[in-house]
Amino acid sequence: MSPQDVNELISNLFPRIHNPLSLSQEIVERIEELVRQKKVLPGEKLPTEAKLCKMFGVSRTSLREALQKLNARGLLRIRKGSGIYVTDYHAENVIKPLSLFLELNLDRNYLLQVMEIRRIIEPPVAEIAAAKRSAEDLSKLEKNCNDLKKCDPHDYIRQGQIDKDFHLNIALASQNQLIPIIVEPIFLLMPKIRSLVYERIDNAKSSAITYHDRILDKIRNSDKAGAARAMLKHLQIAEEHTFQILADLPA
Amino acid sequence: MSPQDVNELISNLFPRIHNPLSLSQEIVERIEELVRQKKVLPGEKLPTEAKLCKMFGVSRTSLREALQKLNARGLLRIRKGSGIYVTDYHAENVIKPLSLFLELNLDRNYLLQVMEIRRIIEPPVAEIAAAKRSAEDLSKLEKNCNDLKKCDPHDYIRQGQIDKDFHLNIALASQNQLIPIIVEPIFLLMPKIRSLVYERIDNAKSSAITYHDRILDKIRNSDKAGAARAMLKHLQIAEEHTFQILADLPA
DNA sequence: TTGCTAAATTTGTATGACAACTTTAATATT
DNA sequence: AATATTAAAGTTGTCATACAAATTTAGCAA
Repeated sequence: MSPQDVNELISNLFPRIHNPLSLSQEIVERIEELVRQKKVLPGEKLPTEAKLCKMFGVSRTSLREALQKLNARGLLRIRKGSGIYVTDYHAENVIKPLSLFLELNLDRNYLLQVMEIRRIIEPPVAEIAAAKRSAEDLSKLEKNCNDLKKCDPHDYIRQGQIDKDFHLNIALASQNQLIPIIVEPIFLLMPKIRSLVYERIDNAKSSAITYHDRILDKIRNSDKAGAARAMLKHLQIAEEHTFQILADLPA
Repeated sequence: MSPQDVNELISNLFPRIHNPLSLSQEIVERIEELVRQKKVLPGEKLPTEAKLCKMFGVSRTSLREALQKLNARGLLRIRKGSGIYVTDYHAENVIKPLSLFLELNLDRNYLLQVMEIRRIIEPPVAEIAAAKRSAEDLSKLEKNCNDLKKCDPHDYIRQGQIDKDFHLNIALASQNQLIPIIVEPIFLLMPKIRSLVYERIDNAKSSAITYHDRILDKIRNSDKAGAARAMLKHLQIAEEHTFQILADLPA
């Protein structure tokens, strides 16, 4: 039996006591649990750092690192000179990570997957928007369509942004708060791609104008099936444009 | 002219220099930018804390709080005694916040929105799964269906989990990596609700078994339209069950 | 070359101090 | 009495230093 084997045997009998969590991480999880169980509520003020240190029995260093972690994740807000507050957990805290994920992982393969998701989600969302849109939603969409028409034909970046806003406004018009959370990160990458399309494909803008108008018209008339159809067609054409760009682009 | 007016005038001329960002937050954004621009890549080791302190010209306290924030958000991994490493940005970092968001905000209203999203996404996902599923996907689904049949009829929690896994496996079978990211947080809340349904609605389990089998069958036979139809029907029935529960439940 | 040991390196935690900001309490003014 | 103003107290932000705990590196021995 080799010395290594002996060591292994001993370490199996007496498994190492190692606290896998640092103190600060332990505190993070304790406070997070309080938030999850709603034992502390948004707006509520937590005890001061000094008091929390005493309660947890840790130094201010460890406590602060824990608080900063929770702050970074959007669960706490720390106001200098004032105190530590529980925050509402905003949609922002979901949108930012999803955006970052897409931004860091976006390649040809992911782009295909993004387009597939858009094809799945956006037509039925347009359908719901046609059923539930408010007057305010309509006027926002109308303004957006006008903006696109008026936009300087060479300002490709702006065109990409207006395009993005059109689709986001439809998501908002669905009156389902979860839908924007899911699609907004996807739309955030659109301007980058769309402005390339607008720059290099001649009829891209006129196609977008035509279809945006058509979709808006269906939504205005509460034509649910029509809105879904128009959106799907619009996405299919936009995908073709995107493929043309991709073919030209370097690996 | 009152002293206040004078003060105001002066403060307009010489607007206060106030760094709205704390030092640690400033560092967070600097490092985050390096990651976004891929100037540092996953796996790469950053300089040691001591060196970073010198480079940024801040104390170790401020630097560490920044590193801990980035660690909490999943961009860095810090290994005691070893160093600071850039991580690749896992789907986990998206799924966790979305799950927390749903958990904290879930009420009757949100539940309706969750059901609406499922109705939008899952039928076309089943359709794609029918087209793209691997042999391995099929066997996982088959095992899952058997598990549900064999499951102790009174173990409502387990039934809820098996149910969740069935739907998640279909999402995975779509071969689109973004779909599980979106639906997994939604499915994570299912067991809580489903186990109530299984407990209180007599034919809930038999209905689930019937439809899971039917969906699996369509996916096995690559019957795209059939898979989508079966999934939609399944969801509609499950929704009815959920509504019956909701009617009984206290506000 | 391999395995062990010791030293050096590096992150984790604790403490004390002061700065910067906010809140509260006391004071002065009208 | 009500309202500003000011001062004091309270609270978070940052710095410096020290040591603990884990890992890595280098040196030594078989």
